[in-house]
Amino acid sequence: MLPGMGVLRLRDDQPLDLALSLSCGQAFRWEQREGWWEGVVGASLWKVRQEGNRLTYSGTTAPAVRRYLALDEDLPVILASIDRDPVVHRSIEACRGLRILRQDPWETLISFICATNTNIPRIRKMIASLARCFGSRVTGGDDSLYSFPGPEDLSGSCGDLGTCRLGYRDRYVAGTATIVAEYPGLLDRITEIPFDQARAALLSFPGVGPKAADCILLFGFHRLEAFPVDVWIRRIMHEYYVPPPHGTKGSSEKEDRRIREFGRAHFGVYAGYAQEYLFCARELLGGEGIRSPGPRISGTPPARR
DNA sequence: AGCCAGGTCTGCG
DNA sequence: CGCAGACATGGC
Repeated sequence: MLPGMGVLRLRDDQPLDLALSLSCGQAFRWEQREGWWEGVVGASLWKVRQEGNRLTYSGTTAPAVRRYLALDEDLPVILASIDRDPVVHRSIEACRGLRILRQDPWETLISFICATNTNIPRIRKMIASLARCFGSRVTGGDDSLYSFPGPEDLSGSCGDLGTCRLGYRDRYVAGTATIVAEYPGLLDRITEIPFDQARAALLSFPGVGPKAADCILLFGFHRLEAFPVDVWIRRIMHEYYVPPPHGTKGSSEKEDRRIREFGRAHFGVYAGYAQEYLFCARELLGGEGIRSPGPRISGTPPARR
């Protein structure tokens, strides 16, 4: 065994799907390389791999892994709690072991500002670009790895976010970073206040709307009652839970609030887990109006002019 | 090529 | 309020 490497035994009654948890779109900095999942957490490079109920890691400690992966949380109890209809039931069967991570609030805040109106592959690139341009070199990896930059590193005056190709989101990132840099402890306070107040506080940041706020609450503050409504969840909910209003486009903020409140009422205090299982099973659930990626057409490369 | 993406903000009526 | 457009960029 290499130095700095540890092994952690998962309890048989506490399932984990490491790969799914790291790749489902709640975190953007994990990559699978040579059988290991590698990601920068805080100031160091973590490597993690799962073989059955055996978790091997380096660059961190067992308590830190347990905390990050929320292994202290009773997943079967949570899944039993949200298992209230056949649709979410299918999602649970497909994605069992998916856990909501405990990620850094600041990094999650910026990540989901970047996550608006784009796709997951590009979000990953934007976050990687921010780290490369403004982060610090990370211990334990090669010199291409960087920690996520702090608020001061991204605040307005330190500018030149333009090189990170964030599009119009760059001013939101800079604006939010400036506020957080100016009020140290602001995010810490958000962890302590009631859900609705925390949500309102997040909504006051530039670039954070209802959907981003709920993602940040769920993934960054581990507020499991948050129910983010994005384009996929809207489709799924309209398909299976709340019929879209007649005649309209069905994608207004009012409609999203309706869906969010339904989700919270229908799934209960762990609505966020239900949301994430539905999101991760979105292709499986694809029905009317849900465009699935579909099978790749192979063997007929497009004509090269 | 063109539609769409883990939406938000702004400026109207 | 509530709604329509704009918005930078790139994945597919």
